[in-house]
Amino acid sequence: MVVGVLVQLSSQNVDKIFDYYVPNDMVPFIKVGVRVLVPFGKQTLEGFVLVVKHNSDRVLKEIYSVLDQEIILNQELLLLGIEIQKTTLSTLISAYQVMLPKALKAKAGVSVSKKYETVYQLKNKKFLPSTVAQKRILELFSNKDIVSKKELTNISVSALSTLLKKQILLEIKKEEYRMKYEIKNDNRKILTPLQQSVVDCVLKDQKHVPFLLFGVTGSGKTEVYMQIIEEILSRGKTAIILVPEISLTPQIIEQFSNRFGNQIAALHSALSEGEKYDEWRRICKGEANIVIGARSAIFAPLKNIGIIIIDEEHSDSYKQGDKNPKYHARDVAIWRAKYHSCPVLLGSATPSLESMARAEKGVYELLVLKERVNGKSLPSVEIIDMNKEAKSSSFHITNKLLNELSFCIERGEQAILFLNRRGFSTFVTCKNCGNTIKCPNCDITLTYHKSNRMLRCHYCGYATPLPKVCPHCKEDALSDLGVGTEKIEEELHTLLPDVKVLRMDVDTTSRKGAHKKMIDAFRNHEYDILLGTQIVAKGLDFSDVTLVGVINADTSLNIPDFRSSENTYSLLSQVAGRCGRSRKTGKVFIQTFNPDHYAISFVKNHDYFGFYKEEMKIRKRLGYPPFYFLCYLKISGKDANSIFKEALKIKRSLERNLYHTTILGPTTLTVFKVNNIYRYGIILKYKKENVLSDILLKIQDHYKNNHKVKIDIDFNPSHF
DNA sequence: AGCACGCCGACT
DNA sequence: GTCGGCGTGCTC
Repeated sequence: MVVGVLVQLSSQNVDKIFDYYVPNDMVPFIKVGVRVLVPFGKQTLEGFVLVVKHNSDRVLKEIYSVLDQEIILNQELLLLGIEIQKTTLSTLISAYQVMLPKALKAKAGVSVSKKYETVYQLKNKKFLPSTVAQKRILELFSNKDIVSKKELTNISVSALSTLLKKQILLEIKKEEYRMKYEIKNDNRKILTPLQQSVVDCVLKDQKHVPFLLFGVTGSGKTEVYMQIIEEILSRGKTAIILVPEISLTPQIIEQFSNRFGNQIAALHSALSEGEKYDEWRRICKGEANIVIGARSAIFAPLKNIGIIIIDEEHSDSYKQGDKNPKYHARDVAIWRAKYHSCPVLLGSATPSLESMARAEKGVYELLVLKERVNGKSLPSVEIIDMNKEAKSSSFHITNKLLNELSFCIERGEQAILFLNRRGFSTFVTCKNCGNTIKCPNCDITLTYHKSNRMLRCHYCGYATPLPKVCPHCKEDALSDLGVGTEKIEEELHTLLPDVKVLRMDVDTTSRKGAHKKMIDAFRNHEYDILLGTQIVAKGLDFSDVTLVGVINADTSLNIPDFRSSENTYSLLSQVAGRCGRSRKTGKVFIQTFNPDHYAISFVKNHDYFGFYKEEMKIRKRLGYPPFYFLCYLKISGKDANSIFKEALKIKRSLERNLYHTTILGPTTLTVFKVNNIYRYGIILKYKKENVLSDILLKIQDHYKNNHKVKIDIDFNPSHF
């Protein structure tokens, strides 16, 4: 017997099938889709069996062993991988790897069946490291108290044991527990006639055209999803529901768990790799019928899928942009739905322009929920012009907003304050010479972490203590600028001393369970104001919140990206939707320096279609999606000069071969240098260009052995 | 990704 | 004359 194997090496040079003999004793265990261990040159590698045949025209090596008893990649996923390779121009192996829990990836697989995960806890925070090696270890604890063994890479083992001996660190063997989802009384709601008609529409689907559900905040989309899934399950089928990572909170998992119990499997970033593997196994074995998860959950190995739901479909988190394959979960959903002949439901209060344009063209079927389930109207929105207000005060919270906050709290109600930090960070500037401190490896301003007085690079992870004096002019004039939640919290304490503020951001919620505790505490009125970033914008539902304040609407507007208006409109609408969700009506105040900008003014009247029309005009004029497709080509390497020359060469070759495409660039990326790698970008705009993939493949192929020039291709990039 | 092969510069 | 730089190409 001969097998065709795809080895687990993500390199274009080896992204093809290699043949091996199967020793007779292993033949009974060979199936297409299992993993095998094979000799490969001088190395031993894991690979997937993609082909089984009976002979070969050349002399072959033998496989060493069969790694799985059951198929890891079924027929559907094998086909899907080929589709992803074709549409994203990534390697086939990367397409398969993205479908599986990391525990099954080569190398990580050694300790998969393990029962314990080793973690280290920082016991003595005051300890000063006496060696460089110790310092490097302790730096990993700079923003958390617990670090898992897996995160401790490239560190000195002896330094670690010293720290353990001195009891600076504590080693904990954490038992991995099986996820338990208990059915509880979950106050299943009776649907409004409108909600019911949406459910009926989806369940009666025959055409298998994706549905776009445009439902305003508070229109009860989650209940609609759950009742659709109930019916799908009763038909003996399974369901996938995708939620952006940021709104995949314990709350939503609890809602599903309460109703469906152990039928659900949840895949999200708070799980350890072992736990994710556990959930994945349950899905494989058919123990879970509903998968709820972030982007990659779209690859869940469910059989007999009856519905795929993507909530908050406009979210850019569904597009993988940082590594290959650069796939969009929506495209994968549509492909899988076709394979299973089942409907896709895309839901949002602010659909992406692409999706709404498709709905207008009839490519999607539009369903609308324009009323809130409580019968209340959407909250009134007032825009506060910071050009007038900011001059009269040095605080970030205007008098107007401050007064409303105190009225709200006097009435015994609660408020949410939203700080827009998209693309924004707290950095340190010298008041004397204006110098900002940048990362020595990357071209980016270091972010200041007040809690441990460290400067940290968000691109490469470089960290350094805050220097006493400015490294440039040696003056003692460094100060932190930019607004963080901590600063606003301080301000609130000054302005409203008796008010209890709950600050919620990545720093405060990173610990497991912290998020849920905070939500519960706020719900129980232990706090008056919930202050936070992105994390408070999505999905939260508090009945006593009647006021929402947006401190700075403009930061997301100032990002140099053609989607910045869309993102701002969507973000503000989502935040605004957090209030007035039960009996009481709500008020929203948006502080902005751009009160007349359409991305802000259309929020005032909750006028999605008004915004949509305006933005479509601009997209059309500038030649952006949904009128044109974009493809982003990144050329990077260590030598800025030669990279630029190669980028120019690529541009010329594109110009020679593409006749229906606008080619822009090459230009330096907004962050030109990362980890000492220089990066140039070429933007392609086109409506229809049949040869594009072929041409790009040729370029990719031309550079595949060139270690100095790296080519990166991103179709439909979510941002530049 | 490794690793070997191979063709040009500074050295016991 | 040789050791070793890293560019090129191969791995069933």
